[in-house]
Amino acid sequence: MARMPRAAYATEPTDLARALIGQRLVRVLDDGTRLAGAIVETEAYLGEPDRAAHTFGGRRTRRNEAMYARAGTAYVYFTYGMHHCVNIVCGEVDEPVAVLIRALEPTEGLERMAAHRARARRPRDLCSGPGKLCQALAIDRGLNGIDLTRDGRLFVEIVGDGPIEPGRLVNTPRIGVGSSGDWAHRPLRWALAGCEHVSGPRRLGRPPRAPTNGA
DNA sequence: CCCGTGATTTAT
DNA sequence: TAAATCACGGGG
Repeated sequence: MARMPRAAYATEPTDLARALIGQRLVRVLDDGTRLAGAIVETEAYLGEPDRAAHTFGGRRTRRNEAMYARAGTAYVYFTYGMHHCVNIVCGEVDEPVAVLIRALEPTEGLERMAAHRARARRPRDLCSGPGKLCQALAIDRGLNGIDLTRDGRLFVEIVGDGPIEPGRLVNTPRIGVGSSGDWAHRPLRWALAGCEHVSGPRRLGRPPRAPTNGA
């Protein structure tokens, strides 16, 4: 199974955010257990000019240092005293841009994921949010700064041959960035239309239209 | 709707 | 040093 190469990450965050939808995020645990899911929701963070980004204004701190590394680096941070979120760094070296992975449709190792997430009652509760998917896949700061093109513990596998059709995506403002002025409204989130594994209260877009009889 | 939870950032 | 913030999730 082909792993996503460096060149695929070395692009603009808006392009990577779309290109990642439908690809497979894979986590291999220390005991060899393989956990995986299809990426169904992403957000682009545009770096220095982006008020909602951790690197807004060129801020460079111990926490966000990985965002300044080369494309294909993982940026994992801890927030709200209990949650982790995982991003994939893209763009050029020293251009602190990244894509946040917000939701997966779990495909491998669901039983193990459920053990990591005691409160999840159904498959759609396992990975339908950035904190949930990190808990399900056991992603924490131990993976911050790793190279997703080389590391055996976390990587993206290419599914299919080409990007998903634009018509299957919905594009909305980002979640949870309310106090970022103008940047709060910019449509920098993408999700698979009608997918029940997407985060948030509402299902976005419509499922691919099922044929109904016209009467 | 509100609140836990604690690292990180920002203001004194 | 102290206060505010926080790319969230769970339970009413």
